[in-house]
Amino acid sequence: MPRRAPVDSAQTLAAIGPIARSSVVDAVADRLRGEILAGRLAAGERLPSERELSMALGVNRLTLRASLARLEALGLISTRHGAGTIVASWRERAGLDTLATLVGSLTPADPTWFELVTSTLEIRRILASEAIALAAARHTPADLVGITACQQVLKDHVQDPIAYARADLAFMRSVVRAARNVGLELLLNTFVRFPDENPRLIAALYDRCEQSVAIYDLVIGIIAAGDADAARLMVRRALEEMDAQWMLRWAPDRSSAHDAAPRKRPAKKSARTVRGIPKSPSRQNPSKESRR
Amino acid sequence: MPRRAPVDSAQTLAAIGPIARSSVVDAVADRLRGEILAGRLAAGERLPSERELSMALGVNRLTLRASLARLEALGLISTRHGAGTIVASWRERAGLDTLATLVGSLTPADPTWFELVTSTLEIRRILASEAIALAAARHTPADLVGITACQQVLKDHVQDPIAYARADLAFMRSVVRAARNVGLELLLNTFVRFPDENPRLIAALYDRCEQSVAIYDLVIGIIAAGDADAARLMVRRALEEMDAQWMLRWAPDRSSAHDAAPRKRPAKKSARTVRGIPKSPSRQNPSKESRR
DNA sequence: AGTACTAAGTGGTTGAACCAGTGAATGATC
DNA sequence: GATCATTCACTGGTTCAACCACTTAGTACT
Repeated sequence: MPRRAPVDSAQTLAAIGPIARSSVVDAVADRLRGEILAGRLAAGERLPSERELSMALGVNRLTLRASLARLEALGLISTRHGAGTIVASWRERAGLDTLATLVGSLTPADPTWFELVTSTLEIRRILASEAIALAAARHTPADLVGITACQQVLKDHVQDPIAYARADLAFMRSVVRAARNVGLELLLNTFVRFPDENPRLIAALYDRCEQSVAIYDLVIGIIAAGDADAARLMVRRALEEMDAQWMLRWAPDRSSAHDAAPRKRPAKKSARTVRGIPKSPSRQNPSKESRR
Repeated sequence: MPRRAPVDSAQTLAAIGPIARSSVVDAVADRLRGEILAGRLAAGERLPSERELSMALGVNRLTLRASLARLEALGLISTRHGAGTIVASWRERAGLDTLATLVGSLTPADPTWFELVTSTLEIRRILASEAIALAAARHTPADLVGITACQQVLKDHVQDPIAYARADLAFMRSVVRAARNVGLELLLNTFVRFPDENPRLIAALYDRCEQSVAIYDLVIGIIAAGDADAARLMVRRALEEMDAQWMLRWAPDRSSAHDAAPRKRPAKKSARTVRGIPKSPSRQNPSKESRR
């Protein structure tokens, strides 16, 4: 039974424009997620009823429900049968994946963007140095072979930041596998989503990747050496140096555009320059806009 | 079509037993999640179509879809319009939250239980030591006040492991807040779910909590001192010692029950005893049971 | 004042139907 | 025989209207 009228040529051109529509439930979920993460829907606040909300958004109630199911799985809302749906405090409920979403929902121009990226880099430093240290302690010869193979792939992608990031993450995956800790593997998965969900950030982070190719030889050497404590320390220092350079280039220009040379500033100090995340996001709009 | 006859007094007593029925979508999601995490639904395998599966499970297709939406949000499956739904490799897709689910789906008798708990403890050590180190570097006087307050609460709950665990997590929350890193806050949220989802494990982990009360004074002192590197090292050592003792008591008895005294075994070594998680779990049941 | 009940509103579940992609079998074409 | 476009029986995605089940607040009763 033919279900769709055969494409009759007249409509084709007219339909070229708005390809961007993925699934409705995605769109609705993204929209609500954005409202929550931006603080326009404050924690504790009660959402309109599903019937109202679905009508306001112009989608079916069941579609809305599918979106809400996702948000609940992410820890952004919580629903109670008979009562209602309330916005959860994502700072106290959501998982690390939300960090990626948060960063992705902002632009470098946003004042909190730099703070979020700094936090993300800090987490990466912690996990990477720890994974390498554990890999040093627990790796087998087979692990070293796998890690070295990943390094080769990596060198082929110094041109494209996104491809390079993917290769970097594949490298880290092989390292984490050698670290013999499922939790670290799962944590890595959060970062693996970055190139897909957040290509702009990745492009900004890896724009000087050709400079860091050398570090992988160092890492492999450290792992092969087998001294966990030394590995942890060295990797930490190296990454702090790397991230500090990045931060110098991307920090919001407080003092116009000067400092281009100072590259040796101690990493610990530069980490301190970014702190103080606003306790409660803006929250001025009462979130009453009924868009249709 | 009414699905259950209105409660007409005769049935009431008979229906007293199975109160435990929460929502259907929860039950279905838990069921499928269990099948996936246990490996009975292997990664890459294709699920039956929604129509078949919903019929087999005895639920409406939309209900099934709600469950599938959750699993997709967790990274356990991936669906493609027109193609089908395939089981994702949770090791390469799921987030840290899955670790809690994994641990909770096993019993201490299971051979991999101890490995998973060891991994979890290792992650906790990493994050805790790092959070305390950053808190030492970045805390304000107000932070110290909050942290100390949490410590007071903690001392009141040495009786009940679950309550103690909650207080411990509240303490860590105040520390993480002082660390000024959103990512660490979000990571902590994963651990906050443990007491609710996994009371048995918590009971096993905190069964000697009264011995560790003293450590909090130490932590506060370290943070107040403000030396990040020293803090990181001290906390790491202290936690390794603590966890090592726990592991000695709960390790699967390879060599019967002897070694009760050896308490100084370097943590690195004892951590090495758990490694090598089976690549591909059993996979015997075709998961065809049609429950109703 | 306190209790029990009622009713309105909420999320949860269902059935049937239809929309919209996918991919392999089909068949014409070269 | 190989290649290509078409077809069509699948898959998941969305909608509709209705009902179930729970919560809450208000009301009437004691």
